[in-house]
Amino acid sequence: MAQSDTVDRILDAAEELFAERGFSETSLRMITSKAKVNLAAVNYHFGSKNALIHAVFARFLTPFSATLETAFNDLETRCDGQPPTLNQTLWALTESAVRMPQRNERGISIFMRLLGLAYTQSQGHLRKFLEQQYSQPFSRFMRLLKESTPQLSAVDRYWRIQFMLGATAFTMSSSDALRDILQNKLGVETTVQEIAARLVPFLAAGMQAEDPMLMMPSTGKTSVA
Amino acid sequence: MAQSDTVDRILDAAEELFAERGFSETSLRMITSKAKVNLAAVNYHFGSKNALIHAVFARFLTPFSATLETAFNDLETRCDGQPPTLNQTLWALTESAVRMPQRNERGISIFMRLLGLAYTQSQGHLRKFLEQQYSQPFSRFMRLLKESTPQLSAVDRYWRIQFMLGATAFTMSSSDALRDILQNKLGVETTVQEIAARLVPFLAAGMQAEDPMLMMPSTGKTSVA
DNA sequence: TGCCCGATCAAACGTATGTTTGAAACAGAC
DNA sequence: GTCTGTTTCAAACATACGTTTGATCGGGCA
Repeated sequence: MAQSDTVDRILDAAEELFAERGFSETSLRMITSKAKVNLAAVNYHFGSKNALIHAVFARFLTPFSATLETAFNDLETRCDGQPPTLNQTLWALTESAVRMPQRNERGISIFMRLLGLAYTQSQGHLRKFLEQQYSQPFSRFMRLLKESTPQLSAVDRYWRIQFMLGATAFTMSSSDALRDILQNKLGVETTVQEIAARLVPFLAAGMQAEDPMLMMPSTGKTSVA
Repeated sequence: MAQSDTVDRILDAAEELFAERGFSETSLRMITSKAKVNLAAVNYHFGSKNALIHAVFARFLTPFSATLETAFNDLETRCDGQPPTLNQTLWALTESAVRMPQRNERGISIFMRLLGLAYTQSQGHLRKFLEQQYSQPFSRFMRLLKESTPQLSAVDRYWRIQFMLGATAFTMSSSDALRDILQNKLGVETTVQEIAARLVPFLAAGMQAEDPMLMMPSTGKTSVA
């Protein structure tokens, strides 16, 4: 039994449990018993629980950021100097995520949820790790977003990006549950691709909404154009 | 020293710490030492840590759902049988939250973050508590949303509501951190009201976006039914 | 075969958690 | 002042956690 077997089984179990229950709420004993390995294996192979969390993220993020880079390269050569449209930028990201090799449908939604948790749960070490490890593709995406929305002020763009992140992470993270509800209530099947196909236009429309300050409540409410 | 003093001091400290660090990451010892009360006081007055969490939510949610009900009543009488516009529905919710009495700016953002955490952290008992305690105002809001977007199919509306929920919960759950970042990077102060004023138009525009299926990526593949 | 070294294992370690206990302090009524 | 019921307190409880230890296993190589 090669090391890789144990290591991968731990990573698989950890990934799933972290996504289901969060980091603090998942104990090493849950992970090792789900992975059917000895408790000490985590500390032996990874060093600590925090390092395991980092490894779970690295296993997905490292190939993903490579995929993302080529997608961005393609986009920029296609645009040939022109700034890309917002739809193009969002689709470059979306398709890179959906088409990740070695990741099935379920694996993608698991990882979306993990990304959301990384933002939400106050795990200082994780945020630090992600920032210093994957800042480059992140800031490249931000730059593309900026070029795609030249009409927005920096502050408006900042907040709307947060809104996009939230809608994406939240939806993708619970998409399994949501999909079940949808199927029971309306009898409709839905794939991650289809959710993305609904999400991207929603995000694009939100990003390109009219100036927020014109739409305050009862005072001078100008209903949406 | 009346009981209410201890109880309120515990609630105040718990609310703040939960919002900062999450539920599992906040111990009773942190809470009681911040509140300057004895450790046993929590179990004496509330019974358990979970019951304390419920009490923190109930202290805000009970008056809030009352405020919300009158806001919805007002909205429906103003509309006089007509379905309200989407902006009206969203603003009724937002203004009710922002204008909560007994809550300063800081208190509101704290509670927004708690609501986000309630959705995000997998605290089964909390979700159950909130569902069976506050399901009525929630479904009323859903009904108004449905009337506000008659042009959407049930499936489209379902997903877009999830997107809205995600953007809101996510943003609110990390709004303190986000505001700090914003202030450091751009030197801008931001209030909860201003965030809401930016969020609502974003959501409204997303909800009213064009038919999603018309906007697939460049390939033009319309694989969705 | 005999050795070796990485991988596994059961067991224990120290610490932190939520909760309980029983005594002390306190306030109000008589 | 004394009694009564409630609130506070220091201390202990049992449990769960992340981590460490030292023995044992098992395949590759001389």
